[in-house]
Amino acid sequence: MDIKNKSITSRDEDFAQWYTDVCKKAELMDYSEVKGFIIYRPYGYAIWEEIQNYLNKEFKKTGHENVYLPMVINESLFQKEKDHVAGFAPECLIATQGGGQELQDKLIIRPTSECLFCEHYSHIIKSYRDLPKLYNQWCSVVRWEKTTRPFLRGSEFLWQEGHTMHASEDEARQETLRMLDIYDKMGRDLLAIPFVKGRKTEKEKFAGALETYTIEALMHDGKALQSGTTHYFGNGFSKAFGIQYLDKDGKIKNPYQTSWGVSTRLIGSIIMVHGDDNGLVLPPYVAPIQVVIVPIKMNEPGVLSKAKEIKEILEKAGFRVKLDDSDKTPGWKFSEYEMKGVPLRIEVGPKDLANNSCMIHKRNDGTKSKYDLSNIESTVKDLLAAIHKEMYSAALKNLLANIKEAHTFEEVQKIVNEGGYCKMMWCGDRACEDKIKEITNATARCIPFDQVAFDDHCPVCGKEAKYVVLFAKAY
RNA sequence: CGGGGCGUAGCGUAGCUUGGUAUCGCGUCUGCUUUGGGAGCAGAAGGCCGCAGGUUCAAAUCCUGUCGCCCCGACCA
Repeated sequence: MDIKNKSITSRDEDFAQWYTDVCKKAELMDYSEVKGFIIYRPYGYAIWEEIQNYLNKEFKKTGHENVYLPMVINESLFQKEKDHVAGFAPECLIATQGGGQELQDKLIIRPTSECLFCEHYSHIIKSYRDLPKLYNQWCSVVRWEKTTRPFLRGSEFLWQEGHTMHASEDEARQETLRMLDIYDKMGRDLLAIPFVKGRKTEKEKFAGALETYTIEALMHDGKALQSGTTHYFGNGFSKAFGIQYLDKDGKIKNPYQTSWGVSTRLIGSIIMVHGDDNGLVLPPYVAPIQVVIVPIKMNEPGVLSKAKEIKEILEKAGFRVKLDDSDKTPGWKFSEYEMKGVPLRIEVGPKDLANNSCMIHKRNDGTKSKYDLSNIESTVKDLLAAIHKEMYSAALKNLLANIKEAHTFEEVQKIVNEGGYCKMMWCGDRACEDKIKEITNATARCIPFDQVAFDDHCPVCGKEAKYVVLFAKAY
């Protein structure tokens, strides 16, 4: 741990530069010729694939099906739900030409697909027997952002968007919470990130939604990052788009709707929650490479064949393993894979051959110890499990240490300026929310599910408090 | 959209004030020696100096315009 990689700016010196350095040096992405559109390099894309694998299993367990809808929406379709249009219109990219001709109907590159799903659902939902419809789509969307940062905010980003239709309001509301739980579980089991779960305020909720729920993560610099959202729409869109079905009782009804999504922003979350001054630190179960094997003096007899043997044993046991037998020096390889956040490094050299052992280095805490090779599968399994647990605990400890209660407006300002969440009682008025934003630049992250009142007045206006709410500066 | 930087080899840069052969490091390629924390030596390849005009015998350098990128704000996943 005390050996620093000099090509990466330290976190304390300049967190923004550190972030950019890690993105590039760990070969997660590259900039393209067009601002805000990045290239997801193989190592970065592989992290996304692990997230996809995890979520596809969870989605299918809960009865969802993957579909694919077009990337363009014609303008008249997009105009149908007015709150939604007002929210998204300013950041739409619009195609106006095709085949060298001006288009009669302009085509909007989807910023999200509610309209497309609603239009399709209006064709295929006719009877209560057609419900629920539980669809999910993996795709990219485009939003014309003014300020962009790799993974955190791009003009184009990859995501999944679930869109579901239900016969009853109650079932739709449950779906919204069920999917939020799946995201939360992904944090615990895959990303080693503890999220704060809660509901968005009126000001912060999604354009067109009745309720928006969120998972919020706390970055190492004390800023919050909205890492996933689920929305309950009621039947507003289904009325606007004319989605109707004939119910058991013979009456025509509009179904109730949800949508939910997580994006490649999760990669940014992983980087900023776990990373350190030597680069990326990947949680073991989402890491594209879980174990890297570095042979020492690989030209000496037996070394390379032993390294290959270990690779085969571990691959057979289901681990993602890389053997680096390139002619770079061991020191170079150590630095390289630390920068890339590979959880475990196995070193094998001539000294190890005699007693059938190896050295194993843990990326998260920098410790290195000698292990017997005879039961390497279970050793690796246990070490990966331990790393996951340690990383989750460290992140949780940091989260809990950075949620601070405020009773006065002075305390609110002090806490959000220091970084982390300011936990306060709130009257529920938009004016108080706006005032905090105006003075401190912090926003209401969520009204957490965990509602234990600790005061009876709002620190901003002094009126009676209704909710516990978390404010923080956010990405 | 405001403020601040910056465009010279794949990357990072010097040169620009005072016009005159394109600078250095990293990386890349070849060979030998190395290998338990970013190796050493020797050799080699690689440039419309962001783009377009202008001034000049001569422009990376001076003038005008233009395009793009990065960072910080306001807006958003």
